[in-house]
Amino acid sequence: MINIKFPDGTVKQFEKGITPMQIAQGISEGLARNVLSAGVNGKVQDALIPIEEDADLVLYTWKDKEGKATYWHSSAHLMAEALEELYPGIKFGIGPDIENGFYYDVDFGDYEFTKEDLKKVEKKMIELAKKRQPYIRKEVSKQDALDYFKKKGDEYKIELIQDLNDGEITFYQTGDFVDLCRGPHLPDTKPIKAVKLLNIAGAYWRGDENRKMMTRIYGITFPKKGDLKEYLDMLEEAKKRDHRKLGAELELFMFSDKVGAGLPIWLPNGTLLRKRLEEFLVKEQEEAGYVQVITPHLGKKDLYVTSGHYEKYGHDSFQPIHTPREGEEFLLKPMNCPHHCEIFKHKPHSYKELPIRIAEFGTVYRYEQSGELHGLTRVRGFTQDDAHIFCTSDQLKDEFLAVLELTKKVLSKLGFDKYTAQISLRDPENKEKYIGSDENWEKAEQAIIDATKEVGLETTTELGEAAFYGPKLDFMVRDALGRSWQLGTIQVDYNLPERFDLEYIGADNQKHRPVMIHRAPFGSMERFVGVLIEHSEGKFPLWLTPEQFRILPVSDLYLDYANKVLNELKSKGLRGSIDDRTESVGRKIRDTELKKIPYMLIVGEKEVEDDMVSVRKQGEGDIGKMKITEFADFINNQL
RNA sequence: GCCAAUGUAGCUCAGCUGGUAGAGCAGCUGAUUUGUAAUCAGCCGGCCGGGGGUUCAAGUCCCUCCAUUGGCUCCA
Repeated sequence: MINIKFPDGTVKQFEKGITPMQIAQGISEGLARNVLSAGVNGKVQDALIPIEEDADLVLYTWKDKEGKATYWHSSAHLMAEALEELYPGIKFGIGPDIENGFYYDVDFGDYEFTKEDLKKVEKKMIELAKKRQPYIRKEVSKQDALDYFKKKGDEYKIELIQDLNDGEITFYQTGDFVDLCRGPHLPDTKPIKAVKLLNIAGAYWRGDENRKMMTRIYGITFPKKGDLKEYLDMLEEAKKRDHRKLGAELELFMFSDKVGAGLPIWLPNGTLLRKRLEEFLVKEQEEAGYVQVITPHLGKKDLYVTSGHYEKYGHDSFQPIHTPREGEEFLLKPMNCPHHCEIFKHKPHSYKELPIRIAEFGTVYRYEQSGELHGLTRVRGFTQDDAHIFCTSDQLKDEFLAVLELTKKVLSKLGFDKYTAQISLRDPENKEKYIGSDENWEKAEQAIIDATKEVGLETTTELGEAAFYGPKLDFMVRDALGRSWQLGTIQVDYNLPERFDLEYIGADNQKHRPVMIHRAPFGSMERFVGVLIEHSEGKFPLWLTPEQFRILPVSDLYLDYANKVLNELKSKGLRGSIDDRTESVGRKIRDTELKKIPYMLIVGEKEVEDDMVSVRKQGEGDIGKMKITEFADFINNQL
């Protein structure tokens, strides 16, 4: 007998060799039907693998993310089986589960697989799933595994097997489809009831752009047809929040083929929004002891040779600008740090002046690959809410903490509470990719780790994601479709002070090297506004929104009164306009609702008589009559 | 940059196997002076993304460039 401990802490005895599925059946048939996989001592595995010794057991169902992962991974196999049946001779790369569904990388050889094919594959998958095929696990030797795929002619699987250790290799078979896979999988295909293949895309084999481009097929499956419908509806909803769509509708920004790809043009509404954001940040930063500067949009090539950026990024940047005079070369600035280093350098500094915090809304230009461009979130010209802090190494941690607090504060003021912070460290295997001494790197990495702990920030850590000059902390948020974007960033840099030979005079009357922190709470105005649009669905906070109210006169007869209301509200610092078209009230309301203007003030005969306005809130409807000053207070109290 | 798809009026889209472009909304004009999500009528509007080719004839077929979309790679 063995002891099995359940998540609620109870321990029960079972026969040695019992499977999680049998245990589930002992509890209830209903549970057994829903079990997708099992956690045995913290490891997710097939529900059909016998348990041989005392263990902690969790039974995973659709409700658990582990259960979903198993389900989708098995769905990927089902898709591969369907593909193999429909397109014999194709080769397979990898086919994992992902956050929402799964994909499989396939080499179709000469066949051109298109979207038209997806329906057929979906149908085949359903047909196969209905057969209730078991997922059969087989342990195989490395040699047998290699022989199998050599015979099949699948060089991708062979390459994968070569990296595995003998004795750790398992195959899973569904129907006639055999795949190299460590599992876990569902007991059988029966729970897969609804299938949707979402799209196809190219993906390099093993993520290497020098290797073959395979066809990646993305799909998602559900245990109930209703769940699939709900998911597809959710995707539709998310599309409505897309900042590219809303940005056009609300006339915030535009792009022009003639101006160039990835070069956003801010329209009047968007400019109002952005200016307010900048004002907000300037104020916060002034309070935090920053000084504001303005530097040119270009700099001599030599500046970037000094900084090291030219060597690292020069070949795939916008190329140098040549002047009529021989030998003069300028670069559009891809970052502001070298300029700020020169500002620090322009006069000697005492330790008493440090830390010096130099801030700038610095517009920079980076030649992103054409396929990377994406609305406002990935562009070629953008404005960073940048600042560089020059401090002593003793001050580093406190400064880092202060930046963390500032970043958290401004993000929360804008309604971002769901973000993750990622600590990006050096890849310890590839130290030569980075500049700077081991000692400095370790010090900087430790400062970040300590500071995030101290403010209680939840973090993930990624090795090898650091910038070449130092470790960093990035704030990541998701867009409407769940794609993750980096917003704010804080980076420690020991390198530029060295390269620019920056120094300050210490209390010991000796020269010392300052440490530099690069930081941008929003990252860039463009990306931030893009993500903000998606989060707010275009309904911006009152303090930020370009237009807070619109006055809708019932007819032309009340235009004079409307103007009076407008002037009075403007004098109280509110922003708004009058819809003076000769249209029905219903029409004006509809148009104003669609522009997501927070308040509508309807004025007609009754309002003129009482010297009031009828207030309608966007998305909610009529909220009653108010005196004009009352409305002004009502708004101002919400700011 | 790579794989794939797309590009027709300001916007959303129609245009079958090649035969010289169509709707709704927006805009303009007129009528209506309107009370909480679309008043009615008329009119205007297109080098069918750019260039090249095949053809008697190209929005439709081919090539190429540009842009967009979904991924991959990249992201100082």
